[in-house]
Order: sequence, then C-alpha cells, then structure tokens
Amino acid sequence: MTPEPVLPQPPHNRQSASVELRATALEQFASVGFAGTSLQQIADAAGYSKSSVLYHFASKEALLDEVLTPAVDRLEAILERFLATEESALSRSRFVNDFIDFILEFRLELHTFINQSQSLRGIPVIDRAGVLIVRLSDTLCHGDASTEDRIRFGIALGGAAYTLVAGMTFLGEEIAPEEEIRPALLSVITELLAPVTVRTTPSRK
Amino acid sequence: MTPEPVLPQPPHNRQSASVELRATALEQFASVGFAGTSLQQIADAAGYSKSSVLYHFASKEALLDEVLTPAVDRLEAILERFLATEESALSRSRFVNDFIDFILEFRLELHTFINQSQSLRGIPVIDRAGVLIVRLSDTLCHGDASTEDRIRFGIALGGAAYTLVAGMTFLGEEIAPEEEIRPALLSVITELLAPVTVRTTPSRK
DNA sequence: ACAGACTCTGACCGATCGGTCAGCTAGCCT
DNA sequence: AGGCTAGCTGACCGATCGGTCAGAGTCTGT
Repeated sequence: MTPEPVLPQPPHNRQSASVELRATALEQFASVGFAGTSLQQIADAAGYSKSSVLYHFASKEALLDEVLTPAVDRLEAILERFLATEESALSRSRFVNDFIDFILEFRLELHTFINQSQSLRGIPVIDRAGVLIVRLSDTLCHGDASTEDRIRFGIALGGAAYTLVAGMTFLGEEIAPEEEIRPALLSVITELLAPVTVRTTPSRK
Repeated sequence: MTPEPVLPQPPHNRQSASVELRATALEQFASVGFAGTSLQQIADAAGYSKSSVLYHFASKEALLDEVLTPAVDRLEAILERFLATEESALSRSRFVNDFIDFILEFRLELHTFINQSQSLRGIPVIDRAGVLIVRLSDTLCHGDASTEDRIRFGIALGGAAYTLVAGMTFLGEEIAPEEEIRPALLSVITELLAPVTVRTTPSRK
C-alpha cells in the first residue's frame, strides 16, 4: 500500500531552481527578446510560478543581469588578456581563438546583448557589454579607424551572433555538431579579423 | 490681405499620416523590437493618437506587414533575377551588388526580420522573409552545403544587418556617409560570398 | 517538540497592453 | 443648406504586464 503521500521529494527534485530559471530565461531572452518575454512565460517554461521567479530574482531586470553577467565577465577577461600582450600576428590569432571559444560557449548571451543593446540601454549589464564591444572594436582597429576595418569587425561580431542562434535554426536544418562548426567559424572569423591591421597573411586555401 | 483663415491644410500638414506612421513604426520595430514597441509609443512618436494608428492599420500585425512587405518584395525580385541567369562569376557579382543596394536601402527592415524572425514566426510577412532567406542560402551554396559556406552566408547576412543598424550607433560614433560605407561593404561581402562556390577570384588587394 | 529559515505559491495591485466604438471635425458634392 | 465621407480622437474593454504580500509546506538545529 505505502500511502506514498504525494511524492515527498524536496520542493523540486531538480538541482537548483535559480539555475534552471536562469537557463530558461536565457533561452527566452535570446529567442523572443527581453521585452517580448514575460515572467509568466519563464515560470511556465521552467515549471514554477511567477512568484517563484520573483522570489529568486529581485526583478525582471535583475534576472537579465544575472543571466548575462558571466558572459560579459568572460569577454572582459579575453579583452584584458589581449591588451596585456604586445600586438603581433600570434597574439591576434590567440585572441581570435579565445573569441571563438567565447562565442561558442555563450552564443545565447552574445546574441541577447548584441541584438538588444539599443533597446535595453540603461540596464547596467547591457551598458557594460556595450562599452566592452566599443573597446574591442577600438583595440582591433586601433588608431586608424578605417571604415572598412570597423565594418569587418561589426560583421564578424553581429554575423557570428546571428548565425549561431537565429541562423542555425533555419539555415542549417539540423544543428551541425560543434566540432564541425568550430573550424569553419575559425576560418571565416580569422579572414575577417586577421587582416584588419596585420595584413601579413595573404595565404588563403 | 488674403485672410488665410487658420492655415486650412488637411488635418495634418504632413503629407500622409499612414506614410509617417509606417516610417515611425519601422524605426521602433528595428530598434526596440516588435514585442517591445507599443502602439502608444508609435502614436506618440509620430504625433497621433493610438486610435489613429488603428484607424490606418487594422492591427499591430497588419502594421508590421505593411512596413516590411516592400523590403521582402524587393529581396524576392533580386533572388528571382539571380535565378533567371545561369551562374557565373559575373552574375554572382551582379547579385552581390544588388544585394548591397538592398541592404543599404532597407537596413531597418532587414534588421527587423533578420533578428526577430524566430519570435514572430506565424506572421505571414515574416514567414515569407524566412523562406526567402532559406532559398537565398540554398541558391548561393547550391547542392554542396558545406558548413563553412553556410556560415559564410549567415555571417554576411546577419553581420550586415547588425552592423548597419545596431553597430553603426556605437561602433562608428558618427554615422559614416553612404558613399564611404558602400565600397567597404562591397569589399567585405564579396570576400564572404564570392568564394562560396566560384573560387575563381584569388585576387585580393 | 519546537522555532526558525528556506522555497514556493495564489491572491491581489496599479499600469499598460492591443483593440473597439461612438462621436467630433473638416472638406466636398449636390 | 444639408448629407456624406475621410481623418482623427477620447472613453472604454478584457487581458496581461511586473511586482507585492501573506501565508503554507518542508527541512534544519536544538
């Protein structure tokens, strides 16, 4: 018989509510946008109530902040590391590698603050990401800010964010495995970024 | 004397309310997103009442439709023209030129349906744009859909949409004039798209 | 057994959402 | 003058928004 009252188990058998909520919120923010996502949707998708979301996060904005901060921190670290070494073809290539690691690991976060930074201006984590991107652009193009170099950087950044989130879903029907994406991405991004200042790589397969 | 009663002029001296509303709505949709834009905001920004917006357009969705349709029509025409000629380096280069004309003329529309097609799925004009993009991708990469070629196309598309709308505002402080942007854009897009199938252009400045 | 902290939730709040409707105003035709 | 239409608006509707709050259930240490 064993009454088995009502499945006792801790509130949820899932590991941690706030981790789940962060992940669910990130998916929604990246695909539907921050403004287009309601706390109710996040709660429903994660299997909680709206009140629970607001128990774990002070507000919708605070949730966004916690969701994006790890990615922004990581991007900042990559930039600082690049700035700490003197510029060379080698350091630049290492930077591109770091950058691609970053893109692949934080695709949803990148897509979120890349494509919504204008509408979310004023939110601290978004502004942080914004100045980071400007610094990145200034660093890669240093002094001589030729229009083409800026456009190269912008296309690499926005293109990668788009391709790995929106593009994947209907350009490649099934999501290609990462081990296939990485080299392709590396090749294209290197081509876009490498010649920006150090035009010493005319070799092209 | 000519009394000139009270400036007779039609309700507004502006040329046409619906034209103004379309333009205002487009700016908002592109920068804040469709979900993030309220009819009230559009009305306020254009100097009308919310009721007026709904007088000229049956619904918010209908407004989006009218705003995006010209761009989608144009993109469709470009694709059809490209499909009508047999493939060659020349036809491909002409296509890239058409495509860049399109991007520059319809930057806001492109940015809107590129970066929101997932969240707005189901709206006819968005779905139309979606299948167009898939056809574009299939055409440019024809049969041999190597991952890298798909990524090249995705980066060119998403990157251009991002750079010309979001990127311009904080990457280049002041918006560079079109006559400076066009050649840079042509160079980068050609580099991304040209070698996709016709690898007969090893020349690179 | 008891107290306290931690999670979670439903009920509820004012504000705003997209959308409807009746009515106002001006110009135009007869 | 009178009727018609086009353009525009405020008042209003139910639904949903982000957010508050007072509990209820469960686990801990004592």
